Amino acid sequence: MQGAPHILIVDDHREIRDLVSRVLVKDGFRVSTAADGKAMRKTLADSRIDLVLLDLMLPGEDGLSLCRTLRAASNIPVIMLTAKGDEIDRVIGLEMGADDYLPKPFGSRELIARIKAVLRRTHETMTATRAEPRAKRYQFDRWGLDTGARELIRDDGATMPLSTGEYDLLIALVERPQRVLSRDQLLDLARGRTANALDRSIDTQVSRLRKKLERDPADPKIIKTVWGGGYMFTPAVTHE
Amino acid sequence: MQGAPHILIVDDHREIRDLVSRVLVKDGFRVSTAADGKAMRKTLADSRIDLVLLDLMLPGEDGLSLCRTLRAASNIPVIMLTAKGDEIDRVIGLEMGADDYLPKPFGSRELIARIKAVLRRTHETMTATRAEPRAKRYQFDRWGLDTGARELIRDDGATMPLSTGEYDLLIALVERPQRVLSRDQLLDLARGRTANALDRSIDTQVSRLRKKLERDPADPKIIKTVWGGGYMFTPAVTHE
DNA sequence: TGGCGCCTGACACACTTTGTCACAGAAATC
DNA sequence: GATTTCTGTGACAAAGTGTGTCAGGCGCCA
Repeated sequence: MQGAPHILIVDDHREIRDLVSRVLVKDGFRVSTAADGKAMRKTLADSRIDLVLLDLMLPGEDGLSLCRTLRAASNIPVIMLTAKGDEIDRVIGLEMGADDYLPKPFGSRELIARIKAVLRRTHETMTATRAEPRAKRYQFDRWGLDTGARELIRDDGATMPLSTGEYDLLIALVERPQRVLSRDQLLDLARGRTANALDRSIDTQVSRLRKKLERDPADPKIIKTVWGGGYMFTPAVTHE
Repeated sequence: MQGAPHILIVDDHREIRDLVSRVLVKDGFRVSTAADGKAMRKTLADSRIDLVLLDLMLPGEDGLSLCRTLRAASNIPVIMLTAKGDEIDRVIGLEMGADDYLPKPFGSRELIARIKAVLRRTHETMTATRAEPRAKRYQFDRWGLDTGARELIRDDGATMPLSTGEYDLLIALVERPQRVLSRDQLLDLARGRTANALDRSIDTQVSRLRKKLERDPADPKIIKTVWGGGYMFTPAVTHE
């Protein structure tokens, strides 16, 4: 994990989202919020989330089933929040795959302690496993990208050396083609950090990447600029 | 065993993990923790653990069955911890393969004495009998690695001599392909010690290994550098 | 259409991280 | 105990990354 851990709060009450958000931000975490399962999935797809705080009671899909599907698809740690008086037992939450369980109302100190404990626990073991679940191959334009070998290969067989930063940025783009990604999102996805006011590092990295990928870097076809919005990876990507 | 012994504490109570952890760290041990069987297995896969402190009562899989499976797969020594009032007898724990048995509450002096005794005991027998449970053969790129003979053989039949340090580092890498390993992890896995601030020994050793493994050491394909992250062993490894 | 302000591309430069070599102390071997 | 081999440290070179600057492009408004 680079930079501050990124926490996603999933709760249908705005007041709770704002309150918890303030507490976590004050403690140095990066925070995103979602009001329901749909928003949660969107944020998970668009950011590099380190931990999910999930309310048990949600309108539509409830927290338990969300937790289960989340667990099936990834191994992002989950802390379950439940309203006081819920009949649910800690055990049920943990059986659904939650890493911890916290009954409302809870103090901010306790919340933060639990988050740090879960992060510490999963970090020790996850650094390695999550990094590359399994090697994948992507194809786009005249390029092939091998995540196992960390290599970019042109269709004539020549390998194009990529620096770590260029590689990480390219992965972030290739995994989200035909979508506008803001500089914030790219920084989060590729570097795991947030931008400060005058951050131009993504621009520089895009420029370097274009110089290696594009036939004519002055007229980019692969990574297009969305004026005022960010960048978009335009080619069709065939996966695996 | 090189460096300070690395102890893994497996207990579902955070307070106990933290308390025991502090005691052991203060006595010079290196410590990792896990809250359940799943976390335990991951840590065992990612670190070189010398001894496991295992709570008998765990949610999900209980300590006894964990101990049994642990024993089936490796010969890492285990000390069982049981809550006061447990009906279980020392004998049962030992029958499951534990090396010692310690009822809660226990004093820190007693805990440390037992750990040292078990380590001393198993160290003697392990060095005497066999270091490796069984010989394995790995294949990657154009190389074959025989852990029985501690030999690296190129596909044209020539053997490449490796020093002990190079061999240990290579094993650590080969057993975790396509995963980014930090210098800390590699130092732990290959040398059994932790890094101090300006430790560059892994870099040097990687450089030496590349000079022997890579076709072109200046453009490494097998051991790749992850800038700001560590190293990654990229080739597909066929085991045995 | 021209002017203005903001956004982006490109590049140089400072700074951090990594590669490599020489060397000295440690360890192994004889 | 002497010699050889191995390993970690320091030093310097090389590579990677982010910031600042300047030039040019884009949208907006008159």
